Amino acid sequence: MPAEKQEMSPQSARESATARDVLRAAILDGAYLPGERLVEASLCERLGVSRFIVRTALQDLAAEGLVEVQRNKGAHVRKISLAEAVEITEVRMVLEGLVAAKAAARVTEDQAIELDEIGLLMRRAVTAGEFRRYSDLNQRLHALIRAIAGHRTADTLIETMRGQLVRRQFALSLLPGRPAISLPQHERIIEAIRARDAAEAELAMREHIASVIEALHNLDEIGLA
Amino acid sequence: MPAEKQEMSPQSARESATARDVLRAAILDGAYLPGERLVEASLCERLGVSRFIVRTALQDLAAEGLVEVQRNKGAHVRKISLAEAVEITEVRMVLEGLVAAKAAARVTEDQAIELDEIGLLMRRAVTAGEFRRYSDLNQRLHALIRAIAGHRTADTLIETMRGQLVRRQFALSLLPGRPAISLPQHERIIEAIRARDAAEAELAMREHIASVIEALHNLDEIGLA
DNA sequence: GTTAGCGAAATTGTTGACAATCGGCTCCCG
DNA sequence: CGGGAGCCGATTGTCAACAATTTCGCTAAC
Repeated sequence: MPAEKQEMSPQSARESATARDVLRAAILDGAYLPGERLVEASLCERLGVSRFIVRTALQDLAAEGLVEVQRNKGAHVRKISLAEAVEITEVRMVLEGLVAAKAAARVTEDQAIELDEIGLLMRRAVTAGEFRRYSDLNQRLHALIRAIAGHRTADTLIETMRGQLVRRQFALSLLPGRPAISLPQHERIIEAIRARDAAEAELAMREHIASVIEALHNLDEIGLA
Repeated sequence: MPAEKQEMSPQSARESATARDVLRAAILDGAYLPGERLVEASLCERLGVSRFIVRTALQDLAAEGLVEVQRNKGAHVRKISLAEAVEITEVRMVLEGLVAAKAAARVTEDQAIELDEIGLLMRRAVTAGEFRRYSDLNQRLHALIRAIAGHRTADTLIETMRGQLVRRQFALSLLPGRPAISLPQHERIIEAIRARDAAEAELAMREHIASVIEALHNLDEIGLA
């Protein structure tokens, strides 16, 4: 939804949007750690914009759940506990389940082919041990399913939930043995959508994300949380 | 989550919070109709606060999905189409399903009794034809289930979805024959949670809200959308 | 040595003024 | 008579200064 207006507008029109995007990217990149205070004046200097712009950016990111603002106390990067990460993923589980079911009901022949292609690339990436590539394909697959479903409300929420967990999710994809577990799950989801079996698609997606929740717990035990 | 800080603080500290609440109440009451423009200057006068306060209130309500703001074009009350209302309710369906399952897994004996009490009151309200009362109990039941589940993430989202549809939801409860349909559904949900049957609780909740979606379509055909 | 109280620095909240933008209107030209 | 260029009022976006609040170090008393 945040369209990429670049053009050559008198720059004042862009700043608030880009400041938000730059700050979001910085947080997701780990330039600001969870719990770290976000002092407005510092951000002004860092981003080269006025305090007003910084404030609106912070409010926007607060709405996305990336930062938390306390009255008269300022903003800080939201720190997400394991319990919260699990809750967020549970929500994502049922939402993506809904979306998978919708996708199965609406998928076209072209889209089915596209799904298959991603599935094939995934399998290749796993056998080749290209985990980074597999992670990208994973994201592409989920995005495609959401596009097929055409469910704006669920799509927006899923994207918000995902944003809150990108750091963790990344660590997750590096867990050894994880691709071997998730690849057949992904293939099952693709198969169900191609067969236009909504119930099976939802079930497959939910079991897939349920196993992600399991992996989250494991990640915590190892101490990489 | 929006705690009720009243105290006797020098009022400036409260205004932004209450302005938001007043404006939200006004929108939900229908004082501002869907699609109606919300001109900042007018709201300043109407609410007796500065433009800065009005702006933050508008941004907050935009995050809740009650108003929409377009750059340089101002804010207006969000107009929710039937299709969007269905999407929102579908999301609510899977989220409340999740919450019902969690509630079934965590319910205590005292809470089970409380559920039963509400169920009894509901049945009485329906037989007595007290629809307004039944509507209140309906809300109380769903709130209690969410409280039992203790799932903050889902709870917040459900509340947001509900806020976007209160107007419609109200019209829905006045549909003749609607209580007769939903009462047994509610009783089935209560029964499942009391039996600590998570799968059945989720299924019952989903079928209940699925029938709400059906009713939404009927409402549209009648023209009360 | 510890803690309560005080005060200054740091930080956020708010205001009013100014700049940029939008929407509609008129008026001119074809 | 139709259409578009340009102007004007209305409205929103932004800024820099000011007010309120919090935080933290310091002092002093116990």
